[in-house]
Amino acid sequence: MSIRTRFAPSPTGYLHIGSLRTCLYNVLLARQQGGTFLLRIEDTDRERYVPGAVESLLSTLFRVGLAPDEGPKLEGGVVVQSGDLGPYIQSERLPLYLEYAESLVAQGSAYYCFCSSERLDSLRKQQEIAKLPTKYDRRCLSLSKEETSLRLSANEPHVIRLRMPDGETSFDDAIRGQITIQNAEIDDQVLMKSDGFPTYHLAVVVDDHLMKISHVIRGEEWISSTPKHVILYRLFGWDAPVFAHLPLILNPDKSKLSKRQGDVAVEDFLDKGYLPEALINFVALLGFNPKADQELYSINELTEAFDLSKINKSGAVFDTAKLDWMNGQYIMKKTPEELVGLVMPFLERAGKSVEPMLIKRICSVERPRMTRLSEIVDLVDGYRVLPTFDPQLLIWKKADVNDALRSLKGVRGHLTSMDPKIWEDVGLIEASLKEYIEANGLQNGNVLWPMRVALSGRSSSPSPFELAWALGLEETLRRLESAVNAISS
RNA sequence: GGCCCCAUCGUCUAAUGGUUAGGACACGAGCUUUUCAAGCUUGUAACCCGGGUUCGACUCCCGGUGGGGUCACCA
Repeated sequence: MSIRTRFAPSPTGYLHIGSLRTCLYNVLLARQQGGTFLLRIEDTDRERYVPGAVESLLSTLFRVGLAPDEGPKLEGGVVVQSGDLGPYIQSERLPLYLEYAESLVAQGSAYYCFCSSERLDSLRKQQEIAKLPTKYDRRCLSLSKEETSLRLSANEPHVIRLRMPDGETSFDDAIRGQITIQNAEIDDQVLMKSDGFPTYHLAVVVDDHLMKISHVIRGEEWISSTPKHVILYRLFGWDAPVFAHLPLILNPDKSKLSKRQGDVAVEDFLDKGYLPEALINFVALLGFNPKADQELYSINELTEAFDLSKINKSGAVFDTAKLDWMNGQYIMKKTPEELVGLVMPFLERAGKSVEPMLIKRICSVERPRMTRLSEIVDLVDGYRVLPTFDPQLLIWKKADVNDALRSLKGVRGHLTSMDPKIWEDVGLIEASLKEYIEANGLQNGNVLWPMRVALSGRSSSPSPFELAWALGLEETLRRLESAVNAISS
């Protein structure tokens, strides 16, 4: 039997970080087993319809490298669908759900219900006051066939409800083992809503079956709904897929990760300059760890190591400090050229146009201490315009004003006298300056500290050689000059 | 509240009856160094509690406690 997994989000306008992990695990399993990963859009709630949400979802999935093998994709900004088992957008499959719901009615496993939401609400309130379980009282179950068809033909608003069978229902979760629940605990679920749309419970079962899904990997919040789905599979006479319920991703206070307590949208993280591979790596390790002593995994390594049975059962707090570290690791692994490409969109968005050569040099010099790509926006400023700083900063801790002045002038003189060719390579600049220091019996710190401050205006920065290289001869001399002036006055 | 799930350093986790309970992030110290970052070395820090089972429990069982999820014509 071939493995088919699916990611089935509702289009909310952004991709939740938890959904990213769910999606990832589905992709990993499918790829590892040579199966198919498909995407299905669960847009059966018309009230939550968000224009453009599907497009945005597809583009995000593409950006993080999790585009589906089958289902909707973006072509030239337009949503198209590929695959033989479509459509893959539930709102385009409405007649299908009705048909299956009616077949359940025909076999006596479901029934029409005409109760208004007002009645349902007040029923619920009464039950709450009486401290009873809030369940539908099955009033419409006892309607006669005649009355039902009469009210149906009068176009009275109605839903189709599942008639929950007696007994108990179990399923074998790939992560948690067997889970059993008494059917009496479960309400008579609405299958078809009065607006003609199916509920999640009906749609997910019908579609997973029709789309030949072998593994349903989804969040833990679905555990309590799974028995409903298992019952539907049984009623339809279908084999249920393997279920795997992932532990929740948590806020620092251990509640389910939510918007209120920080960013949860993958798009937000991307916009802040997190790399897709870092996000994937990080999220993959929330609840799963293939080896004891490795933190950095490429998606291929993850694919190879993925194992449903190794997934944790308990929730994992989303710790951005570790994400930052990981992102820095991935940035360090980029070549300066790659980094330029990644950083450009951030500069464009900030409305900053910078000469390509300068960007490349900044990237190459600042890379070791960047944790997010967006930092480039502020970084660039310091190279274009010297930040204002206290001239006292120019004086090294083991030296005085005169030392600083001497050093600055000395460096300026030396650089002016050098073959401009050294500016092609940081190494040459460094070698040349160190030679100068050595030849004149000077101390590194005494020369290099004032130089750093003169070039960066900061007390911590890349090395003065890198600074000079990035700035270029002309700007370097200009900054040395202005430092000399600042300190002499 | 009913039902369901879960429980190792602050956080992410390893360990599948016998380890000085390991690694990573964060934090502290040191080395390196012209600063910062990186890197290397290193320190602080955990088995929720109580009963069993066993020669022996972080590991298995039961109970408690704690946390979470879910109880819609939302997914």
